[in-house]
This record gives sequence, C-alpha cells and structure tokens, in this order.
Amino acid sequence: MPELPEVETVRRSLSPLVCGQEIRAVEVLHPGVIKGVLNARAFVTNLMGRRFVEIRRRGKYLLFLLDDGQVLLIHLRMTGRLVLAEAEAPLLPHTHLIWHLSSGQQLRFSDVRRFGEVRLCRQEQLEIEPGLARLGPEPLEQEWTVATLAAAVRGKKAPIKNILLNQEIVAGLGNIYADEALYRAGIKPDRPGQSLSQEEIERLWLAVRQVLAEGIENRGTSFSDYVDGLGQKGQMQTRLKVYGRSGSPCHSCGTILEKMRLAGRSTVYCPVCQQ
DNA sequence: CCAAAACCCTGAAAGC
DNA sequence: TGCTTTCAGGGTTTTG
Repeated sequence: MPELPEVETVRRSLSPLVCGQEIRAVEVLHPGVIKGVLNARAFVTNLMGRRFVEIRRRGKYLLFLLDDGQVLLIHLRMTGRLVLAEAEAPLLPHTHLIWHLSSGQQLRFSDVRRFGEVRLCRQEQLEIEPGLARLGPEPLEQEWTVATLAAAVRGKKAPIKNILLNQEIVAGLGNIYADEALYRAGIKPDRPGQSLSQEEIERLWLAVRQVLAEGIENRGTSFSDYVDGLGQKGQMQTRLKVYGRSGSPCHSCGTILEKMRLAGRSTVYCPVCQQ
C-alpha cells in the first residue's frame, strides 16, 4: 500500500545508487505492466543506453528523469515493489521488469497483483500525462495551506475521508494515512466536508502533515508487501493508531475501535475520540 | 456535480 | 481433508 511516505522512502533509498547509472539492458518478463502509448519493444529501445539523471516524486508517482528528456513513470499501486538488487540475487516472485545497470546491479519491478504500472513519456508532456495532470498540491510543500484545505471542503457533502483520498484535492494520501490523520485530528471519517469548523480544518491540516512526516521518518508502513528500494521494511506500522486495529482498544481512551466502509475502503476509527 | 461501480489480479479465507 | 468459490485490497476511470 505505498502512499506518499512509502514512495518518498523508495525515492530516497534509490536516488544515490541509481542516478548516474546507464541502462545496459531491459528485460520485460510481463509486458502487461507497461502502460501508455509505447509497446514493450519501443519501451526497451527507448531506454537502451540512457542514463538516470534524477528521481522525483509527485503524489504517489515516481519520476525517473533520463538524460535525453524522457521520463520513466512508475506507480506501485497496492503491491508493487521497486528494488535494487545484485545480479546474482534471486528474483522476487512476480518480477515483471528488470533494468540492467552499468554498475552490474539491477533495478527490478515486481508486483503480485499487477495493479502497478510503468510508463515512458517526455518531460515536457508530464503536465498532460493521465494521472499526473490532475494531481492536487503536495501536502508537505508550502503550496498546501489551511486555506487550500478549507476551500476543498467548503460546500462538500461527501465524507471528509473521501475528500482526503481524492488525489485531485491533495496528492499522496491513501487509506492508511487518511485514517491516521483523521484519528489524530479527532474527526469522524464520515463527517460531511462542509460540517468541519475552521478549528477542525486547522487540526486536520496539521495532522495530515504530521502523520506523513512521521511516516517518512519511519521509512514507511510495511503492513504487507511494502519495502524500500533496498528491500528493507519500514517501521511506521508500529506507530499506527487505527489502521488495521479494528476491534482493538483505542490507545488514548481504551474504547474498542470500530470499522465502517467509506469510498469502498475499510475505515477504522475511535467512536469516542473522533466526533 | 457527486456517488457508486468497474477494472486491474492474486492469495487468503470461506464454503462445500 | 481437499477442492472450489468468493472476496478484499487501492487508485483511477467509467458509468449512472
């Protein structure tokens, strides 16, 4: 379930080892994960001999900038993994793509569910690229303010959790961090957006930023599949207050945490601490 | 405009 | 016990 903190951790762990490397070969074990206009053959041809210049993140997307203006775009969705490995290391099950690097190491993309996707586009086309084009502001950047959030909830009847999950409103939150932010802000996930007071909006804004920052500090949440770019698990799962804890007591008041379904997602909350 | 369902796929759980 | 069926899971797109 890679969300912003997990994707950022992958970015940080891969950057120093991948940037500057040249792509010597690309193995396509499962062409289906390559999306966009290029077929698998063109995908490989366009990557051969290219050099990685920089890795950026936008929402939950990883952007690998190449030395000729192309960008390798990767979204891990639920179970995708992107790991740098020695050539001799055994392949993870469900490995779909392998980039052979000039260092002799390999960048490998694996994904049990195959929901993840890999695309190649031009840097100047990023702003019209599906998925990226309509992404909202980065929650940890200065562009995302209390006023931005206030404007996003104004007049909205949709549950506040649905609003947080909408990538066009704010980029990078998923089920885990949305639940955690709402718990920390003391707001019930099914509250209509328009019902939030100014004070609650301020609490939520702060909670979102804090829980994402804490997620990054702890190198992400390894609840099931997630590992960073070197195959290491994160530690944030030990600090979660509600996600995955339905039926367990609230860390704050001891009340049994409850579950509801919002936006088609299981949602855990404390019926006492969150109002 | 918003809400709900479909879609992608496999592993785990439930049912028989 | 072992086989078959059902469904969860997240984000995006499509449909209503």
